Amino acid sequence: MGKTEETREKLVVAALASFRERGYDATTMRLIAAEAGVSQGNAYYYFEGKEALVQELYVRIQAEHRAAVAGRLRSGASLAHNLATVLHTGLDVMAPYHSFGTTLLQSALRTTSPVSPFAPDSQAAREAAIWLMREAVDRSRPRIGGRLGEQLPRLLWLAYLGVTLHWVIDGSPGQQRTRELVDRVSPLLGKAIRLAGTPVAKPFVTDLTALVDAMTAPGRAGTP
Amino acid sequence: MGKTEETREKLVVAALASFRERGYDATTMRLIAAEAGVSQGNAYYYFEGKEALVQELYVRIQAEHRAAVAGRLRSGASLAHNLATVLHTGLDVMAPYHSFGTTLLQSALRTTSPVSPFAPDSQAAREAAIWLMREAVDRSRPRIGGRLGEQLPRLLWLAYLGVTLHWVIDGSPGQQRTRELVDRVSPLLGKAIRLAGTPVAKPFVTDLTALVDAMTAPGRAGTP
DNA sequence: ACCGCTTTTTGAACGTGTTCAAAAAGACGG
DNA sequence: CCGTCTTTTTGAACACGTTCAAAAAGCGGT
Repeated sequence: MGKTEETREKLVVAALASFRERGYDATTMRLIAAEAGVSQGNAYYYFEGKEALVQELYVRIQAEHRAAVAGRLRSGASLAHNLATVLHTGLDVMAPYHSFGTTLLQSALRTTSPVSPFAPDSQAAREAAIWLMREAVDRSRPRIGGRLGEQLPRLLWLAYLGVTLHWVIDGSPGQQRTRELVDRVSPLLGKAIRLAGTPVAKPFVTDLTALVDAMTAPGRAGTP
Repeated sequence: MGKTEETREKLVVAALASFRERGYDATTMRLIAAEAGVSQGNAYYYFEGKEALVQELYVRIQAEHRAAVAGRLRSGASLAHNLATVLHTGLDVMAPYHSFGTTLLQSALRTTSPVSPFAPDSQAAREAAIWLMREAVDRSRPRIGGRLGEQLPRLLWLAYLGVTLHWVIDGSPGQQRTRELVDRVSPLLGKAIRLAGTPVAKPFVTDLTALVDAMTAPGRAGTP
């Protein structure tokens, strides 16, 4: 790692610290550069703009989420339990940045960004998020077979999206309402999966999987 | 309506036209003011900032949606049909602003805004959106009774949210993929409602309604 | 040590959204 | 018509994100 990487890292550290302490708006590019010991213009040599630094924060949070989940997931638990683990872990990782949540989400919505989970071209960021749910599904018992089992991670990713949205707009202390939501939604989804196995639900499940199939065909926008 | 209202309206018209033609970033406050025939500073006497003009666009789109739905909804149709009508009408109304979608959504996410459907204090904007779904439910046959019938509009509003999100990130020509999604999701939700009436689904439905009850208690964030 | 070339760094400049003190216009009673 | 108070309008100013030409630093070959 040369001098170049050092400057880049200094900028990231300064930016992320200021984001956490001061929020997005109060963190000026001049301040970031000053705290990293470089000129304001130099920051633009390493990052395309202020938003690129937000994206850096986004990928680091996501990586931290994956690492934390790997340490907490236990094989053989119920799907409801594993799902709750993944969701709660995500909330733990994001917690220090709650005041920053809106900006983070806005950045993710910008589909031109390479780290946006919705960007049509960059499958990587999206799959990384879905991978977490696949872990939760694969390591839970009883196993879920058939087409539903294949597509379940994608569907649970949508649930994750919903929880994240709720977290962003959750003004309760410590975002406890979102915690509550996770604790209630996880068993509910577990029940739904069991219900999906009954004969009476068969035609519905068939249509649902067909829908997911159709909407995830190549060239699709991100949401399945 | 005095001179004051005229200037305000001129600003709105100029802003909305420029938003449609040039997009958000290329529409500068100086340009809006010039096109309305006032000074740049004067615009801030009528609107708190650029975002307030976006919110104005938002409420007008929502009002147009309500008006258009009232003309298109037919009583006695299936829930799937009425649901598709509401969703397609929404897409029709928003169509001219698709390039603007991201900005619109970002504005809605800012929970401090009085028109945000997620703002904890302003129930009006949220209820207005849910009202549409209540219309679709109430005017469809067969009727849906019980607690599920009461809370269904709120749940369908979540589906509406998802469709809107898909629309924003949908890059297909004319957003035809989102149209397809609506055509597929509406009958699927219809099936789900019928499934919810069967005895085997009873415990799941009970838990679901209890969850919606709990999450919509007073003081809640917007998402049920 | 010098040259030529690339990579990195700088600081001034531009256009933007927004603020604000002051000017202008209006409203109203005497 | 004047004086006073409020409402409206102005244009200069500010801080911000971003751009860019030019300077500085690094680097390999001779």
